[in-house]
Amino acid sequence: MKLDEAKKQFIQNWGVLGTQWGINRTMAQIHALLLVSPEALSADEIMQELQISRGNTNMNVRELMDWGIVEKVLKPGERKEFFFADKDIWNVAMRIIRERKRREVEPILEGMYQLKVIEGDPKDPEIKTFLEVVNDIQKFADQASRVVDNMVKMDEHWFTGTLLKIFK
Amino acid sequence: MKLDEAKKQFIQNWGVLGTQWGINRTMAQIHALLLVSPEALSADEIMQELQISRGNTNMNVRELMDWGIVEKVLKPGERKEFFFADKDIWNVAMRIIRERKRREVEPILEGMYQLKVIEGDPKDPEIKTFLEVVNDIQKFADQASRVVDNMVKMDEHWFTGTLLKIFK
DNA sequence: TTAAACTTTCAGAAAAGTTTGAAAGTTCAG
DNA sequence: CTGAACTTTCAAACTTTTCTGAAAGTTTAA
Repeated sequence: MKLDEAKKQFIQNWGVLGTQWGINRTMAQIHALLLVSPEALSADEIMQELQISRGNTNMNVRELMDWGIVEKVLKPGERKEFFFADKDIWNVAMRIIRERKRREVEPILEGMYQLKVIEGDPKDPEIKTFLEVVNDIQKFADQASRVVDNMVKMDEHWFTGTLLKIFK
Repeated sequence: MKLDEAKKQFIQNWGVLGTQWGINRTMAQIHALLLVSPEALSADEIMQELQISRGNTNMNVRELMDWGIVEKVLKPGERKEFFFADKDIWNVAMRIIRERKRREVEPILEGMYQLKVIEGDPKDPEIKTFLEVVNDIQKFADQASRVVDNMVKMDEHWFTGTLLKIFK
């Protein structure tokens, strides 16, 4: 297979995966394109390569920078801005996990605290089931949250070495 | 807060969370409704409660059963089918993680093996970067996959006890 | 200043995803 | 069998999300 073809396929696959996990297809594709580019690319190069508009390119590159997985690079003597993706996959994964937790999971779970104060007899099966489920979700989310927070602090080596051994 | 209001809010929140993670809003809402119902509900009750059509109800209930987190219950003397959600949150989470990995992540990663055989000089920066990124993603996904597989086999207690201690 | 080179915004258009509801299919008691 | 009670299917309508491109804004070199 030729490099160009392989790149195209990689970008397509990454786009599909993104879509299925609630991430905009273009954002995932731009990320994939930058991941496999040794050099930083300009907005024009991204537009060209993915056949998308300038506006779309701009919006999604900005979002990728918000997520902290792509950065703006200025080349001396050039007016244009160039974009470069962090190539350390462990780092990228940890950032994505942390951001999604912070943006999407935490607000919902916070809202859940309000649901724990409801009127009525806690022995009523309706109320009992409700309180148990809400509590269990919170407990689970809390534990998962703590594991994520600590994983983010660790480096890939620790993950590969220690954690994989624990899980046999 | 009244139970009914709390339920409504819980169902809404769950729907939003689902949407953000690429899960159909209605599917998440039906799941939420069943989670907080002590008894199994009929299609009619679900339609009524969420104000959705029969077809929509049917499709999404079926999908929830495919995921293994809702089951069909037949009540003696009743013609209707009733639906009941597994209330064990650990169990539910593990099933969701396992299914999403199997359905969405694994096919993409399998496709990635093909991308590793590309023509050209492996010292060319273009080719070098591409191969490194594809390899790193595979390595990472492979490790994560193994951790998930083993977590699925464990019970909640192990997670709460041992893993949380490891992560201080 | 000025104007060329570039980036950003956003209203409307297009695409993607979801829902409906009527019709077809199934099951089962009588 | 029959038909009532129920479930399933799917094309078309609708909703939501994403994308475009022209216009406005910004930066910089001269």
